[in-house]
Amino acid sequence: MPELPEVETVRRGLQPFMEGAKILHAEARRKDLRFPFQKDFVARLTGQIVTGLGRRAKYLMADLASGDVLLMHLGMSGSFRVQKDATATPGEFHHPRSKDIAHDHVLFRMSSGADIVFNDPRRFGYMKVIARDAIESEPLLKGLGPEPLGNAFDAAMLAHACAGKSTTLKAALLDQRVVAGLGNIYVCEALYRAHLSPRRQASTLANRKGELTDYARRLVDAIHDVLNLAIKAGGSSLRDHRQTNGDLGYFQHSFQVYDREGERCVTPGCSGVIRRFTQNGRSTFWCPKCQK
DNA sequence: CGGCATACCTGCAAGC
DNA sequence: TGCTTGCAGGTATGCC
Repeated sequence: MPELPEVETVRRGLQPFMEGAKILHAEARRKDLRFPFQKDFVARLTGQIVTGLGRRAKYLMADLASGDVLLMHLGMSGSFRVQKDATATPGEFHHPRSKDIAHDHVLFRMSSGADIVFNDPRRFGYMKVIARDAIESEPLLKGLGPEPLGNAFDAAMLAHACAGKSTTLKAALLDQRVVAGLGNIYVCEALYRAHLSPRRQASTLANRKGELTDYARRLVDAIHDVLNLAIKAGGSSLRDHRQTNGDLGYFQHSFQVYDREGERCVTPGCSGVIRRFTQNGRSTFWCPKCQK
Protein backbone atom coordinates (compact mmCIF):
# COMPACT_ATOMS: atom_id res chain seq x y z
CA MET A 1 0.00 0.00 0.00
CA PRO A 2 2.92 2.12 -0.41
CA GLU A 3 2.88 5.68 -1.54
CA LEU A 4 5.47 8.21 -0.44
CA PRO A 5 4.47 8.41 3.26
CA GLU A 6 4.40 4.65 3.61
CA VAL A 7 7.78 4.25 1.92
CA GLU A 8 9.22 6.96 4.15
CA THR A 9 7.78 5.19 7.18
CA VAL A 10 9.37 1.93 6.07
CA ARG A 11 12.67 3.72 5.54
CA ARG A 12 12.63 5.08 9.06
CA GLY A 13 11.77 1.66 10.40
CA LEU A 14 14.57 -0.10 8.59
CA GLN A 15 17.23 2.53 9.05
CA PRO A 16 18.32 1.54 12.58
CA PHE A 17 18.91 -2.03 11.47
CA MET A 18 20.57 -1.30 8.16
CA GLU A 19 22.66 1.83 8.43
CA GLY A 20 26.18 1.04 9.46
CA ALA A 21 25.48 -2.69 9.42
CA LYS A 22 26.99 -5.30 7.14
CA ILE A 23 24.90 -7.59 4.99
CA LEU A 24 26.19 -10.92 6.25
CA HIS A 25 23.90 -12.90 4.00
CA ALA A 26 21.54 -12.03 1.19
CA GLU A 27 19.08 -14.36 -0.40
CA ALA A 28 16.52 -14.20 -3.20
CA ARG A 29 14.10 -17.06 -2.86
CA ARG A 30 12.83 -16.88 -6.43
CA LYS A 31 14.39 -15.85 -9.66
CA ASP A 32 12.17 -12.85 -10.19
CA LEU A 33 9.80 -10.37 -8.64
CA ARG A 34 8.37 -7.98 -11.16
CA PHE A 35 11.61 -8.34 -13.09
CA PRO A 36 14.23 -11.08 -12.96
CA PHE A 37 16.86 -10.51 -10.29
CA GLN A 38 20.20 -9.58 -11.75
CA LYS A 39 22.56 -12.53 -12.00
CA ASP A 40 24.99 -10.86 -9.62
CA PHE A 41 22.30 -9.51 -7.27
CA VAL A 42 23.32 -11.58 -4.24
CA ALA A 43 27.04 -11.30 -4.93
CA ARG A 44 26.97 -7.51 -5.05
CA LEU A 45 25.15 -7.34 -1.70
CA THR A 46 26.90 -10.00 0.33
CA GLY A 47 29.53 -8.62 2.70
CA GLN A 48 28.64 -5.01 1.94
CA ILE A 49 28.22 -2.36 4.60
CA VAL A 50 25.12 -0.24 4.21
CA THR A 51 26.34 3.32 4.62
CA GLY A 52 22.93 4.96 4.33
CA LEU A 53 19.28 4.30 3.64
CA GLY A 54 17.54 6.96 1.59
CA ARG A 55 14.38 7.43 -0.38
CA ARG A 56 13.57 8.89 -3.78
CA ALA A 57 9.86 9.07 -4.60
CA LYS A 58 8.58 5.57 -3.78
CA TYR A 59 12.02 3.97 -4.04
CA LEU A 60 14.17 2.98 -1.10
CA MET A 61 17.86 3.32 -1.82
CA ALA A 62 20.48 1.58 0.27
CA ASP A 63 23.97 2.97 -0.26
CA LEU A 64 26.66 0.33 -0.11
CA ALA A 65 30.34 0.77 0.74
CA SER A 66 31.21 -0.72 -2.64
CA GLY A 67 29.74 2.29 -4.43
CA ASP A 68 26.67 0.37 -5.46
CA VAL A 69 23.14 1.36 -4.54
CA LEU A 70 20.37 -1.13 -3.84
CA LEU A 71 17.11 0.19 -5.33
CA MET A 72 13.95 -1.24 -3.80
CA HIS A 73 10.36 -0.67 -4.83
CA LEU A 74 7.42 -2.05 -2.86
CA GLY A 75 4.98 -2.20 -5.74
CA MET A 76 1.42 -2.58 -4.49
CA SER A 77 1.79 -5.25 -1.85
CA GLY A 78 5.42 -5.21 -0.78
CA SER A 79 6.40 -4.94 2.87
CA PHE A 80 9.41 -5.45 5.05
CA ARG A 81 9.59 -6.98 8.43
CA VAL A 82 12.46 -6.99 10.85
CA GLN A 83 13.16 -10.03 12.97
CA LYS A 84 15.50 -9.02 15.69
CA ASP A 85 15.64 -12.37 17.41
CA ALA A 86 16.02 -14.37 14.25
CA THR A 87 16.52 -18.06 14.76
CA ALA A 88 16.87 -19.08 11.15
CA THR A 89 20.19 -20.05 9.68
CA PRO A 90 21.28 -18.71 6.35
CA GLY A 91 19.50 -20.56 3.61
CA GLU A 92 16.38 -21.11 5.63
CA PHE A 93 14.85 -18.09 7.14
CA HIS A 94 11.46 -19.41 7.95
CA HIS A 95 10.39 -18.00 11.23
CA PRO A 96 7.72 -19.16 13.63
CA ARG A 97 6.20 -15.69 13.70
CA SER A 98 5.92 -15.43 9.95
CA LYS A 99 2.41 -16.25 8.82
CA ASP A 100 3.05 -15.77 5.17
CA ILE A 101 6.42 -17.23 4.34
CA ALA A 102 5.23 -18.27 0.90
CA HIS A 103 5.67 -14.64 -0.16
CA ASP A 104 8.91 -13.98 1.70
CA HIS A 105 11.01 -13.34 -1.37
CA VAL A 106 14.19 -11.64 -0.15
CA LEU A 107 16.23 -11.86 3.06
CA PHE A 108 19.03 -9.71 4.35
CA ARG A 109 20.77 -10.97 7.47
CA MET A 110 22.45 -7.94 8.98
CA SER A 111 25.38 -7.67 11.36
CA SER A 112 23.02 -5.62 13.54
CA GLY A 113 21.46 -8.94 14.49
CA ALA A 114 18.33 -8.39 12.44
CA ASP A 115 16.89 -10.39 9.62
CA ILE A 116 15.18 -8.06 7.17
CA VAL A 117 12.58 -9.90 5.14
CA PHE A 118 10.86 -8.58 2.04
CA ASN A 119 7.37 -10.03 1.53
CA ASP A 120 5.32 -9.28 -1.57
CA PRO A 121 2.29 -11.41 -2.50
CA ARG A 122 1.57 -9.70 -5.79
CA ARG A 123 5.21 -9.39 -6.78
CA PHE A 124 4.82 -5.96 -8.31
CA GLY A 125 7.83 -4.89 -6.27
CA TYR A 126 11.42 -5.13 -7.44
CA MET A 127 15.03 -4.71 -6.42
CA LYS A 128 17.99 -3.74 -8.50
CA VAL A 129 21.63 -3.01 -7.74
CA ILE A 130 23.11 -0.13 -9.66
CA ALA A 131 26.37 1.80 -9.53
CA ARG A 132 26.05 5.13 -7.75
CA ASP A 133 28.03 6.69 -10.57
CA ALA A 134 25.36 5.57 -13.02
CA ILE A 135 22.42 6.76 -10.99
CA GLU A 136 21.74 9.68 -13.31
CA SER A 137 21.25 7.34 -16.23
CA GLU A 138 19.17 4.75 -14.38
CA PRO A 139 15.99 4.31 -16.46
CA LEU A 140 13.83 3.63 -13.41
CA LEU A 141 14.76 6.98 -11.87
CA LYS A 142 15.42 9.07 -14.91
CA GLY A 143 11.98 10.49 -15.61
CA LEU A 144 11.00 11.15 -12.02
CA GLY A 145 9.72 14.62 -11.22
CA PRO A 146 10.50 16.59 -8.05
CA GLU A 147 10.02 15.33 -4.52
CA PRO A 148 6.72 16.79 -3.31
CA LEU A 149 8.29 17.67 0.05
CA GLY A 150 11.48 19.01 -1.48
CA ASN A 151 12.48 22.63 -1.99
CA ALA A 152 12.11 22.48 -5.75
CA PHE A 153 8.41 21.68 -5.57
CA ASP A 154 6.26 24.77 -5.28
CA ALA A 155 3.19 26.29 -6.91
CA ALA A 156 5.13 27.84 -9.76
CA MET A 157 6.90 24.63 -10.63
CA LEU A 158 3.72 22.55 -10.45
CA ALA A 159 1.85 25.03 -12.63
CA HIS A 160 4.72 24.97 -15.08
CA ALA A 161 4.79 21.17 -15.18
CA CYS A 162 1.05 21.14 -15.88
CA ALA A 163 1.07 23.89 -18.49
CA GLY A 164 0.11 22.64 -21.90
CA LYS A 165 -1.16 19.32 -20.57
CA SER A 166 -4.39 18.09 -22.05
CA THR A 167 -5.40 15.96 -19.11
CA THR A 168 -7.03 16.26 -15.72
CA LEU A 169 -5.47 17.25 -12.41
CA LYS A 170 -6.02 13.72 -11.15
CA ALA A 171 -4.02 12.18 -13.98
CA ALA A 172 -1.33 14.85 -13.82
CA LEU A 173 -0.69 14.33 -10.10
CA LEU A 174 -0.49 10.57 -10.59
CA ASP A 175 2.10 11.10 -13.31
CA GLN A 176 5.44 10.50 -11.58
CA ARG A 177 7.14 12.82 -14.09
CA VAL A 178 5.09 15.76 -12.81
CA VAL A 179 5.66 15.07 -9.13
CA ALA A 180 7.17 11.86 -7.76
CA GLY A 181 5.70 9.92 -4.90
CA LEU A 182 1.97 10.50 -4.94
CA GLY A 183 -0.39 7.59 -5.61
CA ASN A 184 -4.11 7.18 -5.96
CA ILE A 185 -4.95 7.76 -2.31
CA TYR A 186 -2.91 10.87 -1.66
CA VAL A 187 -3.93 12.42 -4.97
CA CYS A 188 -7.58 12.00 -3.97
CA GLU A 189 -6.88 13.37 -0.51
CA ALA A 190 -4.85 16.35 -1.75
CA LEU A 191 -7.45 17.38 -4.34
CA TYR A 192 -10.13 17.13 -1.69
CA ARG A 193 -8.23 19.30 0.76
CA ALA A 194 -7.55 21.85 -1.99
CA HIS A 195 -11.26 21.81 -2.95
CA LEU A 196 -10.28 21.12 -6.55
CA SER A 197 -12.16 18.76 -8.82
CA PRO A 198 -10.25 15.69 -9.99
CA ARG A 199 -11.79 16.41 -13.40
CA ARG A 200 -10.35 19.93 -13.59
CA GLN A 201 -7.93 20.42 -16.45
CA ALA A 202 -4.35 20.41 -15.17
CA SER A 203 -3.52 23.36 -17.37
CA THR A 204 -5.78 25.61 -15.27
CA LEU A 205 -3.10 25.82 -12.58
CA ALA A 206 -1.82 28.68 -14.70
CA ASN A 207 -3.88 31.36 -16.43
CA ARG A 208 -3.72 32.39 -20.08
CA LYS A 209 -0.71 34.58 -19.46
CA GLY A 210 1.10 31.69 -17.82
CA GLU A 211 0.79 33.18 -14.35
CA LEU A 212 0.10 30.68 -11.65
CA THR A 213 -3.34 30.73 -10.08
CA ASP A 214 -4.48 30.35 -6.52
CA TYR A 215 -5.42 26.78 -7.47
CA ALA A 216 -1.74 25.90 -7.75
CA ARG A 217 -0.94 27.34 -4.34
CA ARG A 218 -3.88 25.58 -2.71
CA LEU A 219 -2.90 22.30 -4.28
CA VAL A 220 0.73 22.48 -3.24
CA ASP A 221 -0.29 23.39 0.30
CA ALA A 222 -2.71 20.47 0.38
CA ILE A 223 -0.08 18.04 -0.90
CA HIS A 224 2.39 19.23 1.73
CA ASP A 225 -0.19 18.99 4.49
CA VAL A 226 -1.50 15.54 3.69
CA LEU A 227 1.94 14.01 3.16
CA ASN A 228 3.37 15.50 6.32
CA LEU A 229 0.39 14.37 8.37
CA ALA A 230 0.60 10.86 6.94
CA ILE A 231 4.32 10.59 7.61
CA LYS A 232 3.74 11.78 11.15
CA ALA A 233 1.02 9.17 11.64
CA GLY A 234 3.15 6.39 10.16
CA GLY A 235 6.17 7.37 12.13
CA SER A 236 4.40 7.35 15.44
CA SER A 237 3.12 3.85 14.76
CA LEU A 238 6.63 2.53 14.44
CA ARG A 239 7.69 3.07 18.01
CA ASP A 240 7.65 -0.68 18.32
CA HIS A 241 10.22 -1.75 15.81
CA ARG A 242 9.68 -5.46 16.13
CA GLN A 243 7.87 -5.27 12.85
CA THR A 244 8.20 -3.00 9.90
CA ASN A 245 5.28 -3.62 7.64
CA GLY A 246 2.58 -1.98 5.66
CA ASP A 247 -0.33 -2.76 7.87
CA LEU A 248 0.71 -0.98 11.00
CA GLY A 249 -0.47 2.49 11.82
CA TYR A 250 -1.26 3.70 8.41
CA PHE A 251 -2.89 6.98 7.76
CA GLN A 252 -6.01 5.17 6.66
CA HIS A 253 -8.00 6.28 9.68
CA SER A 254 -7.44 9.84 8.59
CA PHE A 255 -8.57 9.51 4.99
CA GLN A 256 -11.19 12.14 4.34
CA VAL A 257 -12.43 10.93 0.95
CA TYR A 258 -10.58 7.79 -0.07
CA ASP A 259 -12.84 4.73 0.24
CA ARG A 260 -15.61 6.85 1.76
CA GLU A 261 -18.19 6.65 -1.01
CA GLY A 262 -21.65 7.54 0.29
CA GLU A 263 -20.38 9.21 3.46
CA ARG A 264 -21.00 12.82 4.27
CA CYS A 265 -18.37 15.34 3.26
CA VAL A 266 -16.39 16.44 6.34
CA THR A 267 -15.59 19.89 5.01
CA PRO A 268 -17.12 22.35 7.49
CA GLY A 269 -20.33 23.81 6.08
CA CYS A 270 -20.48 21.39 3.14
CA SER A 271 -23.55 19.20 2.85
CA GLY A 272 -22.12 17.09 0.02
CA VAL A 273 -21.74 13.33 -0.15
CA ILE A 274 -18.55 11.57 -1.24
CA ARG A 275 -18.77 9.93 -4.64
CA ARG A 276 -16.61 7.49 -6.52
CA PHE A 277 -15.97 7.20 -10.23
CA THR A 278 -13.34 5.68 -12.46
CA GLN A 279 -10.71 7.89 -14.02
CA ASN A 280 -8.01 6.42 -16.24
CA GLY A 281 -8.85 3.02 -14.83
CA ARG A 282 -8.43 4.08 -11.21
CA SER A 283 -11.00 4.89 -8.55
CA THR A 284 -11.42 8.54 -7.79
CA PHE A 285 -13.20 9.64 -4.60
CA TRP A 286 -14.38 13.21 -4.27
CA CYS A 287 -17.04 15.60 -3.06
CA PRO A 288 -18.88 17.03 -6.09
CA LYS A 289 -20.19 19.87 -3.95
CA CYS A 290 -17.04 21.45 -2.57
CA GLN A 291 -14.44 20.38 -5.11
CA LYS A 292 -14.48 22.66 -8.11
C1' DC B 1 5.54 12.72 -28.30
C1' DG B 2 1.46 12.75 -24.89
C1' DG B 3 -2.28 10.35 -23.16
C1' DC B 4 -4.46 6.21 -22.38
C1' DA B 5 -5.42 1.24 -21.87
C1' DT B 6 -3.32 -2.93 -20.86
C1' DA B 7 -0.71 -6.32 -18.40
C1' DC B 8 1.66 -8.15 -14.59
C1' DC B 9 0.00 -11.34 -9.90
C1' DT B 10 -2.41 -12.69 -5.76
C1' DG B 11 -5.79 -12.01 -2.11
C1' DC B 12 -9.96 -10.56 -0.51
C1' DA B 13 -14.75 -9.06 -0.20
C1' DA B 14 -19.16 -9.08 -2.15
C1' DG B 15 -22.71 -11.31 -4.48
C1' DC B 16 -25.12 -15.31 -5.91
C1' DT C 1 -20.76 -23.18 2.33
C1' DG C 2 -18.66 -22.62 -2.07
C1' DC C 3 -18.22 -20.61 -6.37
C1' DT C 4 -17.66 -16.49 -9.38
C1' DT C 5 -16.72 -11.83 -10.09
C1' DG C 6 -14.64 -7.57 -9.43
C1' DC C 7 -11.45 -4.80 -7.28
C1' DA C 8 -6.95 -3.36 -5.08
C1' DG C 9 -2.77 1.75 -3.03
C1' DG C 10 2.29 0.29 -8.49
C1' DT C 11 4.39 1.24 -13.16
C1' DA C 12 6.55 -0.62 -17.53
C1' DT C 13 4.98 -1.27 -21.97
C1' DG C 14 2.79 -0.63 -26.25
C1' DC C 15 -0.73 1.44 -29.01
C1' DC C 16 -3.05 5.42 -31.09
